[in-house]
Amino acid sequence: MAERKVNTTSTQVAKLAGVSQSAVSRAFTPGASIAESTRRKVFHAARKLGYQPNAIARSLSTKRSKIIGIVIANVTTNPFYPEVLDALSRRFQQRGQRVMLFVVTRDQNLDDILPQFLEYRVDGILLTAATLSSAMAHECARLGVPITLFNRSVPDAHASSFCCDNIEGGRMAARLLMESGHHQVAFVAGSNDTSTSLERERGFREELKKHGLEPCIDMGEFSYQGAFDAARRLMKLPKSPDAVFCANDIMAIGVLDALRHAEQKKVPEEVSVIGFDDIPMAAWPSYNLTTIRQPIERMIDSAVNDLLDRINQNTIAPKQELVRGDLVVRSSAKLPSGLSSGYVISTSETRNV
Amino acid sequence: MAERKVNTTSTQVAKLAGVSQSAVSRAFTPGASIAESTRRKVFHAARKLGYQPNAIARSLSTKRSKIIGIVIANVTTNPFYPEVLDALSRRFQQRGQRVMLFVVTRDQNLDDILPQFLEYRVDGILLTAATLSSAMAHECARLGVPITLFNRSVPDAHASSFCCDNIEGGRMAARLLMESGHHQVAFVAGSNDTSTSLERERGFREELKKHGLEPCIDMGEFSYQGAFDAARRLMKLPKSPDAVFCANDIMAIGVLDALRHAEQKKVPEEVSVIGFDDIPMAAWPSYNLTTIRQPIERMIDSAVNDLLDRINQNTIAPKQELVRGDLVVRSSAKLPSGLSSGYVISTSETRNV
DNA sequence: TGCATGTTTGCATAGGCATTCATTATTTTT
DNA sequence: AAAAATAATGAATGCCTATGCAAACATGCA
Repeated sequence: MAERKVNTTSTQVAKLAGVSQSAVSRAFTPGASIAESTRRKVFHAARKLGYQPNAIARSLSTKRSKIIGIVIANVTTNPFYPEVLDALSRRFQQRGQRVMLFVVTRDQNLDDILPQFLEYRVDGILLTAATLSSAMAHECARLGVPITLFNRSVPDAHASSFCCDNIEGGRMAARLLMESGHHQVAFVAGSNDTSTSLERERGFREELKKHGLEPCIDMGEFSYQGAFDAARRLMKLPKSPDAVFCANDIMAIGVLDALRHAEQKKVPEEVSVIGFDDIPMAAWPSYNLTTIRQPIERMIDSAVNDLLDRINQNTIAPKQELVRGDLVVRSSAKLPSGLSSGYVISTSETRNV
Repeated sequence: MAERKVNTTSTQVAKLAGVSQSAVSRAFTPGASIAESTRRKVFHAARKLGYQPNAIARSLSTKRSKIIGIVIANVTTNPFYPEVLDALSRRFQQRGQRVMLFVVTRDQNLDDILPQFLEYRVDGILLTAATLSSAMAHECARLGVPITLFNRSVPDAHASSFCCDNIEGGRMAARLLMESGHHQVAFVAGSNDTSTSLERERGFREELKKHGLEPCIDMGEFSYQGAFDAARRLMKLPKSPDAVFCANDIMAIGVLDALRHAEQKKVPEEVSVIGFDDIPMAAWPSYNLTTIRQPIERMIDSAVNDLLDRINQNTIAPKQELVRGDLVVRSSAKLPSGLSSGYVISTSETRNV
């Protein structure tokens, strides 16, 4: 084991500056009671010695690590999540928090991960596309570490949750398809243990029912390839669908490719396709995907604010928030009369549940 | 500011178990000198109190944080980097290291970021798609914090670097295009301050020169849209190219889309397109991109091993390693006779420079 | 039984910073 | 100019764990 070189300490800076160690500490603490002149002396000495305050020692002393634990899944399979990670990282950075990251698979159990966060005394935990066991939720609550879920509904009153209004999203997709006169519709699900997929399906179903229709369902495993295969199965059905709604964009793209390249179907003339998320790729000319946009920035803002608020004031109760998505009309689904591609039907609003 | 609830400490566990605090510490330290019977007593008491060792205090005491700082850029614009992040995160996790993450933009200056890592006394730093000022490299060397660059060549003897052999990759692309009889070739660059783009261009140029050709160059800014626009400009040239090599896959895909959807060109019949990276999308039926594969897993393995080795033994000198890529032949580029789609020309090997 | 090894154990301290408390310097008030 | 209030300072202590050291204990062997 190599010896780590010794870093300059506040005491050494103090000696050089001719002040006490306390003064050095105060010089680096915004709002501390210290004369401007001594602060300058301290900074001067600090610079000379290449002093970096030791955040580890500070954390031990203040009992705040200024670290947020983030768990993220699907980062390689769904371009939506890199967007989320990017936005999260920036927000926390802006707010003076560091990020400790775990990349997991969708089905990975977090009960081994979260304790590692707890060992490092993270100030809060944000879970993306990952679910929380209620035992862990309790444990974190007991230790006073707030948890916020992003894009998963909450299993427990101990955590906050920020989601897109998936049910309404499903309804919007169904409405569009009904208005443009489809008769045989399908839903490509992600997986049956994921609230996003289940809720989108539910809203979709509900709305179709009003028109006396029932979707046929296939499973796309939240992946391009899974959806590609699902589309091929769907087209082999006796009554093959004239519209497919997918639980997310990456699957919608898989379906589109399957329809065009493996099934020789014209989209949207023969089959309409709708996705969910509005990832950047959805706007690419090859796809031009009609989809439900999740307002990432707004959702992230809310989630980050909530988590930081609860860190700073532990009396704040966790909350569940639903954010409405927007229907982004492009050209992968037949247009109802009166609607043109490029139109965004914005119903964005936020509501508490 | 909310009071953080007090966690159980080793002293409390000690009291309950009827041993000293040292014993508790030893019980949680693999390889420490402690009787199995007392270890059991300790674990029992620890479990009863819900004790989590405090990694912050441990870090302060051992002067090792077990944290690796990772900086990653392009995470939303290039699917290659989510793959890299995923692989990195898993590797470090396996090796018992946590990851502190910063997501940055390509041009963001790291001189504000790295000091934050240093404050937290990270054990090592890994930079992906980001460049390092030589001042910072020195600072880290002074403090004994090893740095490893991934996919950027090293500006300084103080850091290690792990790259794909970009020059050879460029040559491979050129060779393929020459063998299949192209006469007017173009290169879509990423940016002129990035070693990857410059080196790929250089190898491409070198090999073309042997055939008396010179590529015309345009700039795609490492993005889908940038490359889309570049392709349109290229096709407007008096001598429009019959082959385009792109500095990465996401740009190749942008070029493909531009050619097919905006320029009505057949690919590969009228124009061949070659990318670099072999991101998952490259294999999608819509694109079927011929490309140079970067062997991510192998590169990451080497990079992680190197960094951890240098952390554990600070006498090890930083090294620069080049890993050969493989030419993955699909159908976005005309095939030379004797070669069929699906073929992978593997020249993979690693060499030190 | 007695001595030499080897193993366990606890005490005491270090690690770097923040913070309380008591003290001193400075400013404001009258 | 004195009194009162405020600001700035340093000494001492706490945060929690790891570890060097010496003492206590256990084991093997003669």
